[in-house]
Amino acid sequence: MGDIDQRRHGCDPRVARSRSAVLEATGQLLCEEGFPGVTIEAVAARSGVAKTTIYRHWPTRAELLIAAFRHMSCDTPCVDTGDVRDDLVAVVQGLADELGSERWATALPSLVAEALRDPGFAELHSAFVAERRQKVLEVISRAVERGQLPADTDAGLLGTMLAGPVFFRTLVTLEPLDEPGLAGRIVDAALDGMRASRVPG
Amino acid sequence: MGDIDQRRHGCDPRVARSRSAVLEATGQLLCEEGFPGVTIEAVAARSGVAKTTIYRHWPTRAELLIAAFRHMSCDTPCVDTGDVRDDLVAVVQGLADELGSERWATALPSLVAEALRDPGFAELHSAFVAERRQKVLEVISRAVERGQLPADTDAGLLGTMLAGPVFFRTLVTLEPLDEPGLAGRIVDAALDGMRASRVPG
DNA sequence: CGTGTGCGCTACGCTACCGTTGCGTAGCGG
DNA sequence: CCGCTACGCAACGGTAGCGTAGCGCACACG
Repeated sequence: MGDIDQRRHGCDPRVARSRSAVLEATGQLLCEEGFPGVTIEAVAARSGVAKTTIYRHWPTRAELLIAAFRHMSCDTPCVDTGDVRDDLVAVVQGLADELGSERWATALPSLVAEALRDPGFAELHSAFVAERRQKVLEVISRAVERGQLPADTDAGLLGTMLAGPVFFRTLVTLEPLDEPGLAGRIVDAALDGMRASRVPG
Repeated sequence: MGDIDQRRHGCDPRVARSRSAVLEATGQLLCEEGFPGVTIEAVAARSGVAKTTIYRHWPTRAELLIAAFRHMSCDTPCVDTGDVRDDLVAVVQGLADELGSERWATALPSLVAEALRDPGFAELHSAFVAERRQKVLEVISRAVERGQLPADTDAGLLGTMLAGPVFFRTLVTLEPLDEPGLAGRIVDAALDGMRASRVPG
């Protein structure tokens, strides 16, 4: 970091070109070969950017990978239709679309595995999770305020019941996520579970 | 495989000793260092077994790793209390205990990541998932037969709603799984979602 | 007690990747 | 147009791990 980025960030077109080419190549390699396939030399070969140049921008392989992950993230705005179910379906569907994309479906498992050992990746991972989790919690809290959900709704549990199945399919069963109506069924099942009256204790 | 195993499997105590020492060391390294940390040389160093001996038993790193994974699996029998909820709680709790163990919690993400690229690991992974999934499906189908669940219950979806949150916590949020009552709450939420009457279409 | 066989050890050549250096060049910005 | 800066290139020594080979030893087995 430092010198180059701070002084000329987005200024010199040569810098911009190198940066984007490298990050793009890194993302590709990450998907195709997985984490161990992302060597500096492989990135250099694919991107057409010299190895030395890569080192000038990212002193560490980890920093490069983290930058690449950030580069492939894109924010989707939060919807507010007024109806809980519609909102949740939209959020869950958005999550499914994102995780179902080849990009994340192949890269996320590597990120998870790495986050268990490297603090830098752990931070990145938790940020990734938190961003997406927050959308769900926002919708839920709105619904509680409107009285569409019980006041004592366990937002954390509901969030888990919604996001869990989506990640489950991505990371565990490796089933496709583009199945029509999937998001709706997950939301229905989770919502009914929350609404049903249960005897406490 | 082949020669040694088929002829003297479990026979010569020297073989048995080497095999178990190597598999144990491999499992340890897998947890501590992750996938890339499992090099033949590292396994040799930790196990005290010579590198050449390791190659004699497992010609490939992949074969060694697969054997190590199989070695750390242990079957838990399926319960049948007569009550859906109790059965499901037991199964979910068992899953949570297993995945929450340091062993699997640290090794599973690596397995998932590897399964995306290597057919051998993909097979191992799907076998792992299928074994655990089958227990859930078994309980569900029993409950349907008894009329404790609707006949048109979507067993696959219910299974996903049950297992999803557990894996979600292990692989994504990295929250602890030993929270008391967690399994019960997940089962309740999922079951109520299945029992609630919904307007189809 | 012998024989066979599994094991340990040392050493080997080989490959891939690391991270750095020096230098010449090209292109951006003033 | 000129100076600065980012880039490309080639080469470097160093490291880690690979997979193999040969040999002597010790232990299991009959």
